[in-house]
Amino acid sequence: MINFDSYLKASFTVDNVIFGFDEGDLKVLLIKRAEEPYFGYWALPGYFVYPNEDLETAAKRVLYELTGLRNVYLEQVHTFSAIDRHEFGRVITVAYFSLIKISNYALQVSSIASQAQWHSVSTIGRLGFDHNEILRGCFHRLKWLVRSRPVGFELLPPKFTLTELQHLYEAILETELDKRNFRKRFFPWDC
Amino acid sequence: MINFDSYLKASFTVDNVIFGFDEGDLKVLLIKRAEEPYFGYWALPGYFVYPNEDLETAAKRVLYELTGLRNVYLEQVHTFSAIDRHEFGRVITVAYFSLIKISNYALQVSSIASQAQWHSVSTIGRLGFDHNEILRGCFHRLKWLVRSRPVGFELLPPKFTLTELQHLYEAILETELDKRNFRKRFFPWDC
DNA sequence: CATAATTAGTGTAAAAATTACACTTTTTCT
DNA sequence: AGAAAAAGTGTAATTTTTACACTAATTATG
Repeated sequence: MINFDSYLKASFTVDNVIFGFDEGDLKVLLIKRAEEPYFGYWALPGYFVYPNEDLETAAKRVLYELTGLRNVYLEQVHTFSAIDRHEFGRVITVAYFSLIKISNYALQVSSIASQAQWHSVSTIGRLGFDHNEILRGCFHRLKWLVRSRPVGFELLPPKFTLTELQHLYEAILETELDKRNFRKRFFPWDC
Repeated sequence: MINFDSYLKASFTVDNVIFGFDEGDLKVLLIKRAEEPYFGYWALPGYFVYPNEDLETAAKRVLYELTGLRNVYLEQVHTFSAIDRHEFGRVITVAYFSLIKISNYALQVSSIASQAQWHSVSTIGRLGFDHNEILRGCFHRLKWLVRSRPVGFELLPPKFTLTELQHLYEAILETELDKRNFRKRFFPWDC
């Protein structure tokens, strides 16, 4: 029988890349770290996984504690495992990304973060850990996702205009879109 | 400072879904388990990650020990973390998938497996652990991959005919393709 | 409530990409 | 030499994509 102790036992965490949309800008929710390492840096909200949780449960828990939201869109993206990515020990992290409506809730005071803020993805500075890389990966996934299925309902309020939806798509794809062709794509039946 | 011991420390494994193509059939390389759990079952080749490795290094090591091949296409697909997926303890596994040329080498006698065999993906039975689910996920990824970029050079011998390539694509996509249109897709310039 | 700002609504032509479809020649293998 | 496998070749119909500009209606604001 295998002796598990002779192999790597690592701590593992989940990190959430939470996208929102507001003021015509695609945003991501960051927390300000209040402890070492990377004290004072902005970073992705994440936490250790508990023994009785699977990864998705942990990612949902982090999201809930930070935003009070449940039942939101959540998707595993990639697992990051560089040996030195956490200076206090071997920590492997699984990145999830999530899409939520900014206007829908107020950020919670939580154990995860004393300070949480929305940042435009276009103006993000140096984040803690390897979180810039994780964010890049998730942004890339979002770009791909938006091409393969509609993504408006997750990021916009219950009622939104077509123009808002177009602005969202333009923010995600970092490009300009033609209004009439955009309509055609969403309502191909009456064109 | 965080006390890591109060959180879950899990063992990590990688599992490789290694696709090959032979006799007009898409195949996957399986090993026969020689120990508990799932003694005697076919399963994906995988192993524990060592403390000085990141995940990709571990996946490459497993692939090398089993096949003797290096520098092959390898891609992380998904991380599986169900609490009870390994009955001897908490083990999280990261699935990688890989594409190799079957004809190119002989399977190695290795520490990983006493018995390794190619199986047609269309006739796979019950595998050990949650490996059927992992295989499904990787097959799905392969289908997507083949639509977004050419995949022939990884799976076919150095020289291959267009017809062979078409048969490969038909096996992956589980559909029939038109020969002339298939040519057009690969050589759009001289049509 | 008057005005301004935002959003809805509408058509077409050109270009590009996709699909369906069958037979002959050349090469390779035995 | 013969058989089997692969290469090679064209076109018409359909569908999809793209580029492009103005008016009417609604909503928000002072």
